[in-house]
Amino acid sequence: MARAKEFDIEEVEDKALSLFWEKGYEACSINDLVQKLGLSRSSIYDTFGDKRQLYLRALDKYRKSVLEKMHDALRHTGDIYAAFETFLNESYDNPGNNSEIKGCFMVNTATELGFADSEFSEIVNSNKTEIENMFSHFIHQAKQSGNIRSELSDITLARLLYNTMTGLRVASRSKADFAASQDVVTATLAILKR
Amino acid sequence: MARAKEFDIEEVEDKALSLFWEKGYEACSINDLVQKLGLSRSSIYDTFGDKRQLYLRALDKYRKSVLEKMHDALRHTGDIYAAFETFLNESYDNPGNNSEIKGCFMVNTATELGFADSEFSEIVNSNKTEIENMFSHFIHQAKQSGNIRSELSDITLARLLYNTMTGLRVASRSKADFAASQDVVTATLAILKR
DNA sequence: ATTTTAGCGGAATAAGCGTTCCGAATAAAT
DNA sequence: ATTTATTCGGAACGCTTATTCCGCTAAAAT
Repeated sequence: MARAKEFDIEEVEDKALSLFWEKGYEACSINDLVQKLGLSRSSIYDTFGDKRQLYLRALDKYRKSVLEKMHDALRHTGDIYAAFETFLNESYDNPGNNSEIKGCFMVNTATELGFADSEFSEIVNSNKTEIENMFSHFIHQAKQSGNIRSELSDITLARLLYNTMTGLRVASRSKADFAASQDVVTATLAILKR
Repeated sequence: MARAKEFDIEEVEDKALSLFWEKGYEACSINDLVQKLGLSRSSIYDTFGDKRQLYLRALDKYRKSVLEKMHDALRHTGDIYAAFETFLNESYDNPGNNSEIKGCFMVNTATELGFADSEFSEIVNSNKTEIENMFSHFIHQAKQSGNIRSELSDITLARLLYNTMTGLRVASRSKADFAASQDVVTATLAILKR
């Protein structure tokens, strides 16, 4: 029988995600990946097919990880308002969180690849809808418990939150002054309270 | 004396802007530019230096054009609320406007180049601040005339608007369903009214 | 009409790109 | 110990990249 893989595929995917996230698709060369992943060219191609497929895998990992993290946070907290506060604050780089300053991989994908490549735009859009629906679901609950008391509909609030987060993530990608983002978060949270 | 330029530099810059906007920086090759601009390689390099400088020129044209357009709209209308409504509706692709579906060149630049190249992040950020301040100025006026009556401060509202527009532009870049964007716009405008 | 200057197009360059291929190494199963 | 299957690293491939160079052309000024 053949030998087993010498590397942990999950680990390698995480490294690829990190590099694609940092550099973007076009600006990230296979050489960059060889260095970062610690794998040879041939191993990368044997394992993942090609650059595009590796990127798609990384994107899928990111998507699942963010979705799961948000879902868990919303499910396990009694204070959904506080959960949204956390999401918003994690959408930009303030001195409080463990700043990554890399923006959002999904947003970066949307703007770099979403226009020319419909496979990517579909992923981005279905992710958007899924998160908005998830938000809407928990907002519905929160309204009944009085934790959120906006006049706006559940789905509208959800879309407003998602869109606000997207804006903040663009700002963080270009290292915008965090005070302005802070301000946006505070104002957005106020909207949830009435 | 030497002959005069055979092409209109402004026109060529507009074409470069259009192509960079569509494809992004990395994915747009000099060959693409040669075809689109109708100039030879050497003429491009003689006139603009290199790809990066041409991109910077295009970005500057875009920046000035958007800024001026917004400033004019805000200055010449009696109904500033309506002007913001127009800005928001132009930030995404709905059946109403003359859909470009290319997103926003400044947002695309922010996410593709803003992280790795500080010259670009500085341009993006100063543009952001300039527009926010401009918004804030006209919001101040509109509050006195009663056209806008939010409890939020001028600059906070300005930042909120800018951030919302950014989010919508990302959505439009990846061809998101326009109904969700419509919803976000309606809700955002409602916030301006109270 | 001649000179001067610079635009122009196309060929040339060198480096980098994504991808493929191949022989050596390796480890599990027989 | 031998077989088998697959990883691995590095060389090689063909193509594209950004950029430069050069001879030809064209137009303004003398």
